Amino acid sequence: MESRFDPHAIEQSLYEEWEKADYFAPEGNGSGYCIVIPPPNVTGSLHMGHAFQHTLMDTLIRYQRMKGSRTLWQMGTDHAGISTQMLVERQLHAEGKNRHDIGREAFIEKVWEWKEHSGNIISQQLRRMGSSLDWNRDRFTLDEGFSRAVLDVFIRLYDEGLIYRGQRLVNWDPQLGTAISDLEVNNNEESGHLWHFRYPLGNGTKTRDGKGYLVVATTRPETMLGDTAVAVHPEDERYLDLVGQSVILPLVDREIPIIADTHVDREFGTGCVKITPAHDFNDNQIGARHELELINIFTASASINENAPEAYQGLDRFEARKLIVADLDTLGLLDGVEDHRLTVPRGDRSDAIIEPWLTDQWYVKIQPLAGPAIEAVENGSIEFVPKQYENVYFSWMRNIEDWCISRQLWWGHRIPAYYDEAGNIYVAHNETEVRTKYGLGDETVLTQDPDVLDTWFSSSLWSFATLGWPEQTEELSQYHPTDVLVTGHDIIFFWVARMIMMSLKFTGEIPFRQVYITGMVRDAEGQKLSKTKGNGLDPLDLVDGITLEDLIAKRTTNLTQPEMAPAIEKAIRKEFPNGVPSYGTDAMRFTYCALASPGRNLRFNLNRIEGYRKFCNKLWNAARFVLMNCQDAELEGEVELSLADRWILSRSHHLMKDSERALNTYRFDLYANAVYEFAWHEYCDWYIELTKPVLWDESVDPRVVRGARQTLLGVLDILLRAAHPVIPFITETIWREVAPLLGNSHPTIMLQPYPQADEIPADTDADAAIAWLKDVVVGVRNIRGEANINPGQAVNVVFQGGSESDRQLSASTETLLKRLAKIADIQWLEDDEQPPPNALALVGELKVMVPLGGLIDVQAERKRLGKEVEKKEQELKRLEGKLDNENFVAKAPADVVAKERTKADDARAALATLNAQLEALNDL
RNA sequence: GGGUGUUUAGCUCAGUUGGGAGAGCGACGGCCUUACAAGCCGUAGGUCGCAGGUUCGACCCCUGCAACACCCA
Repeated sequence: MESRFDPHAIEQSLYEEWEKADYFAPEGNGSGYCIVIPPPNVTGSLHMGHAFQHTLMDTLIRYQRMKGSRTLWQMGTDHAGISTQMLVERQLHAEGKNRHDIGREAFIEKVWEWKEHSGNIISQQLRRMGSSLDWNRDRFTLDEGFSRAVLDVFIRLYDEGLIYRGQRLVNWDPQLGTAISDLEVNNNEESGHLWHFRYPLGNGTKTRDGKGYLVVATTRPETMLGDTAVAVHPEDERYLDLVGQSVILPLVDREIPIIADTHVDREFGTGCVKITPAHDFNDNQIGARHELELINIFTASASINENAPEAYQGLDRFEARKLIVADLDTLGLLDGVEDHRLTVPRGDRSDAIIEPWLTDQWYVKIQPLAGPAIEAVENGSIEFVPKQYENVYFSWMRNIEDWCISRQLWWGHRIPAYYDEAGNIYVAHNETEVRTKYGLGDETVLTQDPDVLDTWFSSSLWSFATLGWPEQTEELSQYHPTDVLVTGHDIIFFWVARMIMMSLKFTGEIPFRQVYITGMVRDAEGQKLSKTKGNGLDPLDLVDGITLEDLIAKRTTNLTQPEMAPAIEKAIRKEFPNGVPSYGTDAMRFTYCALASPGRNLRFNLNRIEGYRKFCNKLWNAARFVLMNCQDAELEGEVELSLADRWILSRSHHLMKDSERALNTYRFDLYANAVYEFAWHEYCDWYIELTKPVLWDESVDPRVVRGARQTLLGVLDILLRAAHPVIPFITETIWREVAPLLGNSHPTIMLQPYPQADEIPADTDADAAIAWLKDVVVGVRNIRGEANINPGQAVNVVFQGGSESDRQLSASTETLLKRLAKIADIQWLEDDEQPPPNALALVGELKVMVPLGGLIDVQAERKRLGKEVEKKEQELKRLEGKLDNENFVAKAPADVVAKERTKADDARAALATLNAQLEALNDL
């Protein structure tokens, strides 16, 4: 083995080997355990958030596989309708074409080509991260079987009256030319203006204060072309007498009524509101109440259509806005303009401002599906971890609105609906089936709906359609409901809720028993990662490293807002002045686990991953030590376990207990910490050091030496297995060297049993003995450290006081003590003997003394002791304060009081000894 | 406006029935001790956001406030 751990030397070939050997496939007769991967967008690439979630999933999967479960991590991707289509359209655009130029069929073919090309990026990334996905069962939302499931679901819902077609206002993305759902709209507060317009009253009517007009305020002047009323509050005395009268809509010259509606906010602006039922969700409801006409003034690309005066037709909405304001100003009808903060709806893909627009769309009637889905969480069938996310789920589900599932795109599942010339709707898998189902003759001309379904509609079937539904496959019966869904809170509505609804509806089962909601990955400043901000990292850049220049190039090309480039570059130069070093996959995975505290976002900080890379190296070198000392040694024969051997076994018992508890409760952070703490601070810092005097002393009983060797190997084996779920590559590599020495010829650690705590003996005697030994060693080391005694310089130590057990422990650990604290000689004094001038450490009642002997400066020792005295005094003061409190003694549990008394007695005794020591030093 | 979460050492974060404030990184001092200088040994550093309350006792439970983040309207 090399003296440094080099992840690149092992990772890729190991993964290939695992995959070739089919270790990722479910195996054995254990109980089923299944996680479905939240399908990544097939044409995208994975970011740090994915890497985080996949690390957690893979950790669970590898853990369960080692526990003997028949484990399936279901792989798959989705087609990501809008974003994929956008991407390919952008490519076409670069060639000076658009999708209509080449036609639907050719366009879709191009998207498939792009999918083939880019799909590899994702699978490569997943492989590099060590994800033990079952690639053989890879699914895609547009593959044949899955598409069949999507159509089946659509048709069944339609036939049951749970899908309907309706004309209503939708969120229209004029840039992409499609409807999108409420969830795909981001409402941001932005600065804009509030324009005040004068609408002249009809028939010479005057307001109470004698004006011939009403003033209405709007943030979107262009919509006035579609106004069909002005509304006031029914109790607003200023306008009471005007209700029922009319105004003349300027520029359009349409007479529109003044109506009264309680929805109007009297305090806002003048209390008069223009009503545009075809272009505003609120106005639409008011319009419905008052049976107002809906006048649509926009084309699909949000320019002004033929329903508006000719002067504005063909203008883009924002050009029209300018012209309308100018024209009203010219007419003396612009009453004023003020700066205004307003909520602007933007499409989450295109970032274009969304227009409420009147179209025919398909909807899922959601109430009947939501009921059982709410109940499943209420009655605990499905559990969210952390629990508080259940409230997020409930609040959305209880106010849920019908789901708009049609998209005016080409890339996706085409809606299986056909229209005759009269516009009647027929729904079935294909035209032939339609004719049979509805008894239509050949004379009826049918055309299929050109639109496709929302990608989330297909994703909502993910838990069961990936397992073969609608076929009643064996996978379905074995793995559904799946065990846990691991995902971020941002898609609880988009996906989690919809999967629950669909799964209950179509399989009668919940899709998963638990939903583990991960935190979101942020950058070192706590900022959300986004392409626009250019602060996202490709996980592979952490694994392989990337130079500063390459990172800048990567983050500043293909920006949606190229003008951001200089700012992004500056930020990168500040955060990563030397680029990103290569850390390897294991270090990255360990970091993600260690940072995965529940309900908390994680700021990705290079310091942490740096630390865990060092951890990997530490583990690597510990293994080197073990192998160097065991490889050519005689391991067979009679064995005697030493105190240290029993102690480290006992510690491994606790390691396994802690690890299992942590993993079973999704405390990946505690799991990582348990592994780290054990490996570094127990196995390396103490146990390996404790074996050295045994291994390197030829006079030691060979049975004891064998005990040490076997324990070194055996506990390393336990540690490697314990850690394998999070750091698969390094553990596999080391294990392959270690296992043969233990007589284990299996080819992989992946399929070894996870160590069980109850199979490893806990040993309280050994725990106590080594705790004592550590106290003595640390006591001597403190003295050495404070006195700046050269580590190479051996010291003598004198023991005095203490109990019989101290004497026994000192005898049984003498060689260990001598080595670990670099002690030349240990001498015991009787209580009445006078010790030489010394530096003192206390271990309980045992005095551990290092004779000054010219090594230690009296002044320095006095200072050190002074600090010890001060600490003890503070402790004693606190304890006595407590014990002097009658209420404490009377009301606190007896065992607590007794404990505090003992502590106080100990502190008093220690203080007396320390003070006596100080005096002795003063006499020098 | 309603809701959720966060606030602990310089930084990133643990703190599991309320009973001695912890880790990693960083800082400082000393060491190339034959697994590891990507290492070893030691040291310093915190009024646990603020103000009340419950309790013998509060980082932990309750109330209010503040700041930050996110969700919904």
